[in-house]
Amino acid sequence: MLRYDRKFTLTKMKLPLAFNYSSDYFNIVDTLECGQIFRYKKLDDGRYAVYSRDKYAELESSDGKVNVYTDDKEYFWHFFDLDTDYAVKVERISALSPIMQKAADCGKGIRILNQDLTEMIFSFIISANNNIKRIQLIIERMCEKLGEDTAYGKAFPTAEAIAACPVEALKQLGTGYRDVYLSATARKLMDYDLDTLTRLDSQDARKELLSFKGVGPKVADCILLFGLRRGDVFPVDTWLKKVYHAYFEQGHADREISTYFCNLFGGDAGLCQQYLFYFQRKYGQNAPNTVK
DNA sequence: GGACAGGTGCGGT
DNA sequence: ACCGCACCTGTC
Repeated sequence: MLRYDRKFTLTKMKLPLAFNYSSDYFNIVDTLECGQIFRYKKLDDGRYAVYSRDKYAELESSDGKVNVYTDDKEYFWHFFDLDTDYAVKVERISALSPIMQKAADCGKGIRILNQDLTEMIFSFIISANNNIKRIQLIIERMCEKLGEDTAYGKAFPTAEAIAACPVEALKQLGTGYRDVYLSATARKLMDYDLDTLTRLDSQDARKELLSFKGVGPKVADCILLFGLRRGDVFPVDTWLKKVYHAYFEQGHADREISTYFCNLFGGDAGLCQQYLFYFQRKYGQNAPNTVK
């Protein structure tokens, strides 16, 4: 009796359409290019591929909807934060000031993703003093070398895999001087319960994260915002400094800028940071999209 | 060719 | 606590 044996299929399985969602407040490019995620790419057919942990999805925009193709509907429904009403947030933030109205209008398609904590820790250690293109390249190489096989490519490496990797091999991925940071933090995570972070408030979790090698104030805030879903933090990088000086105040240290925005925006601080960051990258002085 | 890029660690005040 | 500086690597 003949039986189809999937071991011998050469092409990967076609992804099913898991769900679609109104694109009023869910824009693929806005969400992927606002600095929160590095593991994505535009495919030849125009779709966007998104990787998270050992999961994979493809996205396309069509007829006022975002179509999400994946084998794991529940994971990516949560990943794209689709139970949150962004219309309410955009309206509230837009009412704050003319600049916030512009920024929110520019980034209203952004959704703050529910990403994996460990993945955020290592990704943002790599991001320090680095540019997006190179960050993506390093992460891709790291997944290729240290990640487990999945049906649709490599998974993001576990802390164990990074800890077990010789520092010299980490450097060969292009991590530069961050090699020792990745190694030290990976080894620290071997006997560290990340669940303790979820029980702490943002301030205390931040202090804890600052004890990780390669995690400074900016990276800690990114981990809090993207890995621990703390909306009440405001990561300050070079772009937000430009925003601060252009539209708010002049000449303060980074942490004072962060405190200023946290006091101004409260629980919406993280989302406001994404709107302002994206706005500045898109339209600000020396915006990468406008410089050839 | 130096300045800069989603900064951080470290040593000196 | 608060500076100033070095630092991998790629790009403009």
